[in-house]
Amino acid sequence: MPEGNEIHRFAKRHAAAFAGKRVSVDSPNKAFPDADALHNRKLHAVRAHGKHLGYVFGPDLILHVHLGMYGDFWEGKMPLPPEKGALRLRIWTRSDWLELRGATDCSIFDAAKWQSLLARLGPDPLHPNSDPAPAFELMHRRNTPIGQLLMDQSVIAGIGNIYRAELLFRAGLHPRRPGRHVPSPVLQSMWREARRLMPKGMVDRRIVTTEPKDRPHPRGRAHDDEIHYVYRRHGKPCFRCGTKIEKDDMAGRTVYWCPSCQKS
DNA sequence: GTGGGATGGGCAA
DNA sequence: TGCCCCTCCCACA
Repeated sequence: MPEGNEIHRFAKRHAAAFAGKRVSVDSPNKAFPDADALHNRKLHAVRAHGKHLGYVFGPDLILHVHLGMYGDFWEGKMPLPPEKGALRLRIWTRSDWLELRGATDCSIFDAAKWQSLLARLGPDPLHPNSDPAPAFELMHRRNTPIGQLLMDQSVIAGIGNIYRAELLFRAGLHPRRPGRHVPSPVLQSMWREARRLMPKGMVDRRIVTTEPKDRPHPRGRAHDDEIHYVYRRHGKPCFRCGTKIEKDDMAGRTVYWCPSCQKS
């Protein structure tokens, strides 16, 4: 489900509902055996970096959640809804509840493990004070295709397959252009675009990356084919030039681009 | 109803 | 590079 923007949204919402409160925690499907260690403890804060979440119950008691491909949260007001599906984790207070299913990781980190996670992640465009220089430097040194570098969480944290495709389209960059052949101003403008687009990207729990002016029906719920310029639009005409969007495998993930708008 | 693919990443080899 | 994790959605029948 998530790219970095949704992770940050979850962090804010979950902090608003649960931070500063003593919470109940359980794991109905027993897939998170350490639920007992958190039960009846106070949640102090919720942190997000890239696609990682940290629920801070204590210095060495941080619940790390990575949603991966399938993971998802649901939230609501009490009472708890009936148990449904593979329910990995529930957190609740007298007023709010939270459910987690399908996550790649849901485990307790101590301070050292959380720090070493942060140390191997690149700068996160969604952190207002993050410094992109190390990411630019890495990209500028490498022959690796820019499409692969954007997905590398140790280079830049939080961008997934959708934003990769859409940021490259907006930058006019072919995904296979080597990192070292991307001019600095283009890297900088991609970083700026990521900071601008990602926070406003969620509409009806979907990532939307097109500008309203490019969507034929701006007032209604956008049709699936209107919410991205290139992502999952292979074989369809580019909104800008009409050329058919292409797709290909890049290091195990599908990348999409307009062969005429995006130059290698 | 069914089957393939998907916004991710760790790990073995 | 390919497999696993293990869930949801959509195209297609």
